[in-house]
Amino acid sequence: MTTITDIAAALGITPSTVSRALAGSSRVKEETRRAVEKKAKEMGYERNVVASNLRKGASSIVGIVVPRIHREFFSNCIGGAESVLNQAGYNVLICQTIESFESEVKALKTLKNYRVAGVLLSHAIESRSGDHVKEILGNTPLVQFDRVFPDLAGAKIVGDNCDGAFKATLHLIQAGYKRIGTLAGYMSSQAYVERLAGYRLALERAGIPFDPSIVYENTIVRETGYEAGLKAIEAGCDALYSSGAFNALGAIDALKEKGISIPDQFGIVGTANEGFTALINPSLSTLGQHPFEMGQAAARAFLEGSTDTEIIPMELIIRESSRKH
Amino acid sequence: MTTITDIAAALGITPSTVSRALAGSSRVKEETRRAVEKKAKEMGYERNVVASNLRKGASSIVGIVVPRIHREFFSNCIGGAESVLNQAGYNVLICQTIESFESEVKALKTLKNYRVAGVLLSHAIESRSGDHVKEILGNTPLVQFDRVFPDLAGAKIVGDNCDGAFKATLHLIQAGYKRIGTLAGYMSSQAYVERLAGYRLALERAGIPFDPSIVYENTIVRETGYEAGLKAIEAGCDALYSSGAFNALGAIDALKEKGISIPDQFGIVGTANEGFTALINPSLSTLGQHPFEMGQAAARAFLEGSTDTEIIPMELIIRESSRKH
DNA sequence: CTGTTAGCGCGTTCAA
DNA sequence: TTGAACGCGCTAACAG
Repeated sequence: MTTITDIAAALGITPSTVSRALAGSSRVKEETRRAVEKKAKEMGYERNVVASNLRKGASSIVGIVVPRIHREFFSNCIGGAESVLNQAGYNVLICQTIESFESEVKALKTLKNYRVAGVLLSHAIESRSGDHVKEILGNTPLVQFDRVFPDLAGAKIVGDNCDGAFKATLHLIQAGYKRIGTLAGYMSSQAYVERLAGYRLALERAGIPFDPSIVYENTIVRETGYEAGLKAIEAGCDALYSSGAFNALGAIDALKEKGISIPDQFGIVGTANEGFTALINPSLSTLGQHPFEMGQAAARAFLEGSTDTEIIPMELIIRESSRKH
Repeated sequence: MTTITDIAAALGITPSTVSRALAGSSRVKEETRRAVEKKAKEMGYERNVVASNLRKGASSIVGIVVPRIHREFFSNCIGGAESVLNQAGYNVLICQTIESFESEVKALKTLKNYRVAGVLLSHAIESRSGDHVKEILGNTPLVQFDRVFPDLAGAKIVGDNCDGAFKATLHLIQAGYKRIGTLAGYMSSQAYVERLAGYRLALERAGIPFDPSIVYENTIVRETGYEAGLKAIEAGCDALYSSGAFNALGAIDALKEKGISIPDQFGIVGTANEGFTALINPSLSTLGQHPFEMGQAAARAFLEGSTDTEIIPMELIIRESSRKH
């Protein structure tokens, strides 16, 4: 590996001048600059950013911490963030927590050890507060996205869960469904709490009384969605707003099993526009979360040094499962 | 940020000793070590890995270059690689090329500039050879995965495309289908060439003549799969081995449109176990590629300094679309 | 416009 | 067992 010292030696000048020339400083003769650049290319020089960063006390790396890299939602967030950060000259160091608090702590420490320029973080499900983050990261810029702790200072990028659920439920009401239940997820997670609130708000606006007996909590996966679907049928529901996609799929399983036709007899809207939702039969109406845009927004918040909370709208995508004739 | 110098000062010893103590060197008194460790914790010391790496001329970062982070296949590869590398004390710096050759060159240069410990690379579709890699990376360890150039030295992790396609086609033959076509993808990509070879081999073994007129090339996406599906029906096919998942989906569209029942009248097997394949109706038989395992294998090859080519088997997952009664 | 000097934080000589 | 000195490669302050 050639260094600026090598180039300097070859040219009979000092490393400082080479450094300045390569940095595009105006305080270097045009002729010298050209000579340096030529020599650098000739010798295959590439700047050692590790040394550069150490000297400058700065870093061109942004850390991203997510529960699971390969989850559709998060990989899209990462993709969006990377595209923005890369354009701005940053690179991304990625850590996954596999939903473990301990791993989250470890990841944050690692990133701090690299003295990263900033951290984009979506919390592990095990994390119950943001205290550890403040303690580990200190003054390293932080942007939380999707799963955020409101008490933790700094920028936050979140989906508009409440409004989304509101729109989805309203859509079901307007389509003519009468008794609308909900698959409500886990109340330990802010996002699900908000979705339930949106659902409730829509009912309220329409003058429909809220009935806790058709709120099916802790139903996230296909199996629990299926069970909740059976209960909803039993309870006389003719529609469901589901806080997820896979649980909605389970509910559809239950409806098919009972020979209930979708969307004629029963309407359903899910959340999180997973790829499969458009491909199943009937295709599932869903609230799209725009993860790529969330990642971009998080990256931009970091670049701009924002400390605001940015709310990314959710988009209601109406497909067959709620298109009542 | 506290440094080893701060700790040394607080303890009235020298940074050298602190460094040794923290590194677990045997050449330091047990008592001193404990004092250092206590003080370090007390002062919230975290090693500056940038400085450490610079000094050691080594790096604890492994670069990963993929076409698109958020593509299901690649995000799984990354997830697998990260889990293995993280366990071994490495972190991953991720770059996406968006299939552009220019971006691939830029990504490799960036990683070289970070003096990463190694690079795991899956080529952009635009790349036509591995010459640029050798030139940029020099002696930095390289592991290619999925999309590889055979002429490029170093470890390679690839799916067993030929064997997979062979198994898929054989399965269709054994299920009793008589005229089996194929959606063959792009012949500029090694993976598709191998899949076609496997398809052909299975026919050969069964004594079925290879018929180029029912090989539908350049059909990757749903739309082209649909068109090819129509042609296959026209050509009297009663089965298709498809080199992808989305093109198979398109073919199913065509079959449904024509009222041809799957799997009774027509069988189909796809490739790449995308999430949706299990969820559509009929569920799609498919060749699973194990991307998570490929990522793990790539990481392990790097850790072990292997230069072998490792072939990851593909798994035939039989679902409704080829389960002839 | 260029050279000199110094040091980012750490780890590794060598000497004591 | 510890300290002193040095340097990884780069950049920045200060001279000249």
